[in-house]
Amino acid sequence: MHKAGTLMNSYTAVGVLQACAELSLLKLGMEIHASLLKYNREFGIYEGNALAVMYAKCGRMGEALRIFGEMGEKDNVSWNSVLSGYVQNGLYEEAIGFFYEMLESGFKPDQVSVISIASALGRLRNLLIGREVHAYAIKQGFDSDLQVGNTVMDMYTKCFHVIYAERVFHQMPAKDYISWTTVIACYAQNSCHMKALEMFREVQKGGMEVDSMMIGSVLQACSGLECLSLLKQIHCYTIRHGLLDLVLQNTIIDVYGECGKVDHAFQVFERIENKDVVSWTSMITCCVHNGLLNKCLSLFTDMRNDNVEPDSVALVSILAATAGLSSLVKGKEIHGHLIRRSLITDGSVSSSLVDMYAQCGNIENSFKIFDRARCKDLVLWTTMISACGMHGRGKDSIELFREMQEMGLIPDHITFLALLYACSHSGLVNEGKHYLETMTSEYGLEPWPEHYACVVDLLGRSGRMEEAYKFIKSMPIEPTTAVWCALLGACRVHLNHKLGEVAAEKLLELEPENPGNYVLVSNIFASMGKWKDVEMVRTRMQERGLRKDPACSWIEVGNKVHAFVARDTSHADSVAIYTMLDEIMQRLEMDGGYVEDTRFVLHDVREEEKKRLLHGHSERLAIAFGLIQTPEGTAIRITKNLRVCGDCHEFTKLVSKLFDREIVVRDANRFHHFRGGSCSCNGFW
DNA sequence: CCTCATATCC
Repeated sequence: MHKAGTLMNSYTAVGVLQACAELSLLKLGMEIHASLLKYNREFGIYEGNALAVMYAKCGRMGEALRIFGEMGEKDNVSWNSVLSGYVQNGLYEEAIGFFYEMLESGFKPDQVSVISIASALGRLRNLLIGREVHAYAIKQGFDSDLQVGNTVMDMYTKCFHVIYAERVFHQMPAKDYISWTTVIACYAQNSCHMKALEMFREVQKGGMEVDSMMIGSVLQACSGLECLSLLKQIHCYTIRHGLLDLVLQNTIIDVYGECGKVDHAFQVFERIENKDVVSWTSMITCCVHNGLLNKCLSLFTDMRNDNVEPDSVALVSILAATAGLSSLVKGKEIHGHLIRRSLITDGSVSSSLVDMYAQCGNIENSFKIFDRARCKDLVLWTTMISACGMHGRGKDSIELFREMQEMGLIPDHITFLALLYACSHSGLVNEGKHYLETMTSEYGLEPWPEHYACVVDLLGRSGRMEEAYKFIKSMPIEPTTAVWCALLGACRVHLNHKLGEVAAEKLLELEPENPGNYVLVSNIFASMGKWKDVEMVRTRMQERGLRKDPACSWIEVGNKVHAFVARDTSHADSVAIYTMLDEIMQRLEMDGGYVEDTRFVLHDVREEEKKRLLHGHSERLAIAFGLIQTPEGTAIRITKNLRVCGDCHEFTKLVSKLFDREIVVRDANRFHHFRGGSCSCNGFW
């Protein structure tokens, strides 16, 4: 129409711009912009607002700001358009800055402004400013507004503050189905599952409107209660009442995933005809949580073949999978995607990149991403602290924690977990004890069982076995399996038989269905030479029909992952690998620095046979393969599913010196950087 | 112009 030269009236232009905003039609929107400039030269407040909204919704915040800046006259809609634009584009910090700008410029934020900023604060989990905004809303009398109430309640929910959210709910003069949905979600997401179900019963009793999102929250509560039958019941209820729309199907995939029912999730997923990004993301996340990491990568390929563009949430899920697989090649590929689509704007993407690089053994890149991140939120700091911990850089973790405090961020439980973990893996005993104390005294955080397990690990790893045992006895909670595992692991390293037996007994008593426990216990008896006890544990395990995961190591060369089990001969280059291993052994013997430590052999066999078994450990095969296949001087990165054995640890040190190679090994617990004959773990492995 | 679903640190 405008191409034909017809003069567009402003009413039409605004209407078309609104449609462009809704449908993300940037090109058409820009044409309208151009023709407005051409025919109207000066446009009024309505056109300006519509243009700003169009640009914001098409992801062009810079352009939206320019329009806003050039507008002579501004009303509340103009300010709010920019504010909500920031929020929709995930630029939450900028939204906060803009909100303060509104206040300073003398413009009084209205209900809509409060709604936008509260939603940003919820996503940032910023309780501090959140309360400030809430107080402002009350002062202005906005708190009686239904939508303000709903949004503020949601903000408190996302900040994990049930009590405030609850209070807002009860004080609201009127409630709609979104209020009820939000309060149910609040209970479901903050471990008050029974309360969530009670609220839903009230909704049903009152004959109120039920939509698919409310059911979604109810389902989350069921999954929190691990009540599969109730979950299935509600699943059927939604089908009967015709509530099963795409959003709910996506939620159901998610909930089944949380309950470990991957098959159920797949059934729902496959029945969806028009799968959207969320469907694919939910299915990928389900696989990540249930350890089906390779399946994640194939789903990602299928998704792209299905012409669904992955958004940042989908890519973050995939990054978690590549991190778990230690696949630096795949991880970098996803990083490339994010760069090309300029999606590295929010903190969560940076966090998962930092985590991915750390878990793939490349902590230097983690630091690069971290340093470049514009706004660093708590999760990003925590991720970096944890990354340093994994790589035995405890001092760096502590330094980061200090910087984070200086920035005014409030650490949460997970931050302290990362910090304690870092201390334990670097032998920083006093520091670790100090932080356990601090988390309660300064931050009022009640330690979780995981924190206590970390401290037991900290004391045990440093050889303070009696102190560790005393600590367990003095804990205000019943020791969990993680606590006994930590003690048992330390007993194995420091060869403490007495406590080892205590821990072993407790462990099998508390969790008789976990095969990993039997392996741990059997290993400790083996290291003591108590072969009868080893036999007894194996029998008990077999009686329960449990099987252990075989030890396995893998290395990524080019675009392929090469996996090895102990004494593996299935690899195509097997002959070359064993020739390489023989050569290494000969050279080590000539040096005279290596003596096999057969205490790490877990079978009752002759001494010579023990040595033979050590030589066939899976990580040695992977290292030999790495030496053959990768260019001289480059780092070799190995991943293995179990903890690295003491003898292989020595062996790898010597190989790193002999071949002048950096060898990075990720075991079940942490990273080891071998260089020039020593390891970054300094013996705290 | 605005609120309720999917993801990141255990």
